Amino acid sequence: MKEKKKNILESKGYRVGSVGEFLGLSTEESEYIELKLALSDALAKRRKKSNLTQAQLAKMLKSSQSRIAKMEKGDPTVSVDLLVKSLLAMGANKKSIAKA
Amino acid sequence: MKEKKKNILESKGYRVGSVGEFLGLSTEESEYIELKLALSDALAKRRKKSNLTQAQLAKMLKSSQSRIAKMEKGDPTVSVDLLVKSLLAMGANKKSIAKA
DNA sequence: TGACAATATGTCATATCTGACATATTGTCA
DNA sequence: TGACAATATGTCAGATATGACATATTGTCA
Repeated sequence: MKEKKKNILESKGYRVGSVGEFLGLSTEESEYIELKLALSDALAKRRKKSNLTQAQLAKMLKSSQSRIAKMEKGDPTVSVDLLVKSLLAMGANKKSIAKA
Repeated sequence: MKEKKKNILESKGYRVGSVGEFLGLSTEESEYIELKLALSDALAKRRKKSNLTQAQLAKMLKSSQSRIAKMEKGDPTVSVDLLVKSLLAMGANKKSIAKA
């Protein structure tokens, strides 16, 4: 169960600290990742709702298709900053962001 | 009014885009900054509630006193990531973060 | 099935953030 | 007022994130 989640996260490229190695993730780590994934999902949903492709959205946000894909996948190289800025640029308000 | 706010922000080191130069900040920019300031305040309040100095908190978070000060001041070189990670490390849950 | 659009993954030079340090400013109490 | 603790500001080398590009994979429709 915990192990499974850890494997999923590691498969996504996250390095899981050795302290909580067999006890599972530390709450901070997992909460941080969950928060990012929630923002990722929000971004993907918002884009689909607008019927935009990743390439179109990339142009609007002055980013690139590959980075949009990484954002929506919760890639570890994507910052919360970028996710928040992107959501705001897509017209999200603070309330919708707070739902994460 | 708008002008005043802009000056305050610029005095804090933020570069304000030229597009909305005299119309005021774009909603994205101001919302992003407001969000950061809300997190900053939450961090400062939480630290004070715990009766910790910036130096003590820095040691706990493996950061430095100067960075804590910048976080609490909403310095533009501080990322939302760092603010969120710090809040989580201080025991904040998602709900308390969402109050921003 | 093939052909095309959309999405995902890998890599890299540049840009931005980070902790650390020095130093300045502010606060507080005698 | 002086002396000391706390906080703020400036700088920088090393760390991490970014957009861009190439390429791989997945989806979808005929």
